[in-house]
Amino acid sequence: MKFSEAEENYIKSIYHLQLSNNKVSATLLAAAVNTKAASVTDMLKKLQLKKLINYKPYQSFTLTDKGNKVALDIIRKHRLWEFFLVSKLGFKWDEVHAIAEELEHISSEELILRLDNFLDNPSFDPHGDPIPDRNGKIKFIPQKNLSAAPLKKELIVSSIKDQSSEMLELLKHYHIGIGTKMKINKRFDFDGSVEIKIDKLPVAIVSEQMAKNIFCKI
Amino acid sequence: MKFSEAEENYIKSIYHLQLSNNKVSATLLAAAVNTKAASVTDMLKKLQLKKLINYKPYQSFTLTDKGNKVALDIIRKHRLWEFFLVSKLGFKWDEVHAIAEELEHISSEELILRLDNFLDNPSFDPHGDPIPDRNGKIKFIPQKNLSAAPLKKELIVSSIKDQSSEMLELLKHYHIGIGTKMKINKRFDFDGSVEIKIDKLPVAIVSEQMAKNIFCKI
DNA sequence: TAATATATTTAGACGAATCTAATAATTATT
DNA sequence: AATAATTATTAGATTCGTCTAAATATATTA
Ligand SMILES: [Mn+2]
Ligand SMILES: [Mn+2]
Ligand SMILES: [Mn+2]
Ligand SMILES: [Mn+2]
Repeated sequence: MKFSEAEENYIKSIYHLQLSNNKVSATLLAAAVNTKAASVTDMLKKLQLKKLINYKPYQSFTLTDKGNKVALDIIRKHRLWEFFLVSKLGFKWDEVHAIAEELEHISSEELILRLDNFLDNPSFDPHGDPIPDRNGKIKFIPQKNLSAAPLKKELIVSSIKDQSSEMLELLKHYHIGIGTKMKINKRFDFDGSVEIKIDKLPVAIVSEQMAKNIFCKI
Repeated sequence: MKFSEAEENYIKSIYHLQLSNNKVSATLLAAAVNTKAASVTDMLKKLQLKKLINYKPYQSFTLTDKGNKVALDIIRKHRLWEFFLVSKLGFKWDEVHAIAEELEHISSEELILRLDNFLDNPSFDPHGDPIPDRNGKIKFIPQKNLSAAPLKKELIVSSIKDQSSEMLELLKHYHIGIGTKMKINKRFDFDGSVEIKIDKLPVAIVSEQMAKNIFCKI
């Protein structure tokens, strides 16, 4: 079954919201797809008709199994394209999101299969997020953010939650990227800030807000 | 200025029709974009408002300079993507058109710049059609079809006009592709058919219809 | 629990792109 | 030049995705 670009964007956003906020509201979804709540309601009815979501008016909604599969398929495409853009075309990891947002809607199955192969079947995108395989299976990595990870242990940055350009700017300033190795020296209770040590760099302190968005393999 | 996918498809089709049929009619255009003449009329008005075509009701229309630039930009994207699909992903030349038809609408300038570079700035797509450079400049090759090319001279197939799957099937059967070397032995006046000789293959006869669609460097 | 605040849905409209059927203009043919 | 055939345009709908404003349901809190 084929879906419109709008439908795909809604589905994908519901998936993401479900992961982080587990209760998905019309208002949250509206913000995610950059539209108004009224438009969301309209779309929810369509998605329900197509059996992509479970939805009763005035109640929060969830993806059906079918909806979940569709979401994973779009996310797979999005992340494979991001990987392509960074690894083959030399884009920086903070430049690829908007382009992948378009590319993810190209419909050819065969294209994605071949792209996946061309890229040597990567498991993680440039932001450290897992790329679902063609069956929607995701390679799960146990990870903890800097507010939860253990002290004095070698950590490897594995993904960044908030991928806004503001966040990515700050990361660049700290010389932090996917794969960066660091140790946590100390956590400060007063403001939740965290002192970290990266290889040859002087110690640095990151805010709690930032720490919560930086995930590491443990 | 950004254009919708529909607008881009119309513009591109007008460009192509202008090249081959030089008088572009609403009916022809309707067939090319797979729609009805009434819809074409509606779109023509929009394109005129955006100064992409010269159009007076009931008269035939042409692209403006601006329209021409837009067309060349889309064609550039289409052909670069086709080149990518064949050279990097291993698609056959008869499998890429439909996919490029979608990819050509991805909007990022930077993406195309980098793709072009990644592909080593190719001048011709897998069907032998020239790829406009970023300024819309096209590398022109003098070529003649098999109904017009000289006899007994070494010819190199440089492009195929009709790129329907039927045509491409037939070409495969004859072992003819871009770059194939051949000589014309004889042309038959009765039906316009042409006897050709390809390197190690036995002589073969192609129909006039086919001959007119196979272009060679001379 | 009743009042208030917040979130969601409906009603009604709009722009884009399409369609069919009817009409009008152009072109070709007697 | 008049008629017939062809082609193009308009009129009126439809579908999709969106909007604002009004109405309604749910959640909060006094
Ligand atoms: Mn998208
Ligand atoms: Mn990503
Ligand atoms: Mn297209
Ligand atoms: Mn081509």
